[in-house]
Amino acid sequence: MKAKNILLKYNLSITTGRLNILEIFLNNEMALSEKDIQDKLIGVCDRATIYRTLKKFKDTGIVHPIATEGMITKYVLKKEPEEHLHFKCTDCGKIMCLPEVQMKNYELPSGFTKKESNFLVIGTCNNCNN
Amino acid sequence: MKAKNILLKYNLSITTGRLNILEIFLNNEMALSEKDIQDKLIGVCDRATIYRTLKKFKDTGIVHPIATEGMITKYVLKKEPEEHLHFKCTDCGKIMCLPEVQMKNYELPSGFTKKESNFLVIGTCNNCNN
DNA sequence: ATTATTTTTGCAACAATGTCGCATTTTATA
DNA sequence: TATAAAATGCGACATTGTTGCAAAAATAAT
Repeated sequence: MKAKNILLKYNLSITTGRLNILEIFLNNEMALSEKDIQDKLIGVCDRATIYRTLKKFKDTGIVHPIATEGMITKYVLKKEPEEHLHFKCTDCGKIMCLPEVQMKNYELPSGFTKKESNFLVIGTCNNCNN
Repeated sequence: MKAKNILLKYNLSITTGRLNILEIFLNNEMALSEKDIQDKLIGVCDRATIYRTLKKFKDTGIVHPIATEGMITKYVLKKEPEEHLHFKCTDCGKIMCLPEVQMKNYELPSGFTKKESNFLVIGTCNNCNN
């Protein structure tokens, strides 16, 4: 789907900043931080705009954050199935989704209820394993 | 195990700062951030010391970081089994381990190898579900 | 199409967290 | 007890998160 259509679908106004940022996500398989995007939009988009856009995209459900042990929040476009594994490569540092891996169900202790999950596998990716 | 014995076991020198911090972990079920510990050690321990101690504890394997979507790193004492679920309550905000839940194995796509994993379930905890 | 209204942006500023060098103090070792 | 090694406190700075506000852009109304 094209960037503009995504914004329309989610009822967000069409601005060049948002189109730029969405375009970057569409052309990138990996999870991206605010900084990653900043580096690709130097002089084009203000930091605050990127921050707020990412926040808006998260709230509307266009992207979702990936849980990592680090201090940086990284985002990826939402994809099917909604629940899927994430993978972090200790070699190249990239974080990506593995939507092809079938998720499994966990029985939580009594009293606990699940809303969502964020599973991260850490290791080396197919690209770094050669 | 007592704080001092843990330091001995991991070959770390015995200092009051480390004992204090370890004591906090031993008396606390939840995952703790640098800030959480700071608040409990005002005037006792410098921020840099806490930061470095946490780092050392992580490197030696006394604690491990929990992956969350936020920007803050939270740690818990390592426990058996090594791999276990983490739970984040959207109500009280606490993050804890669920070592009693049996972990399952995932077949990764070819080329990917796993070193470890960091699984976070998000929902409401037994305390907030009443 | 033009104007009015609503949103978004850029800038500036500040808070929280991560990180490190360095002199001083503390711990471990000889 | 003296010496070498390690940890601490302080200060400083980088990065990321976050917000107010006026200017600019986008959407809605005329």
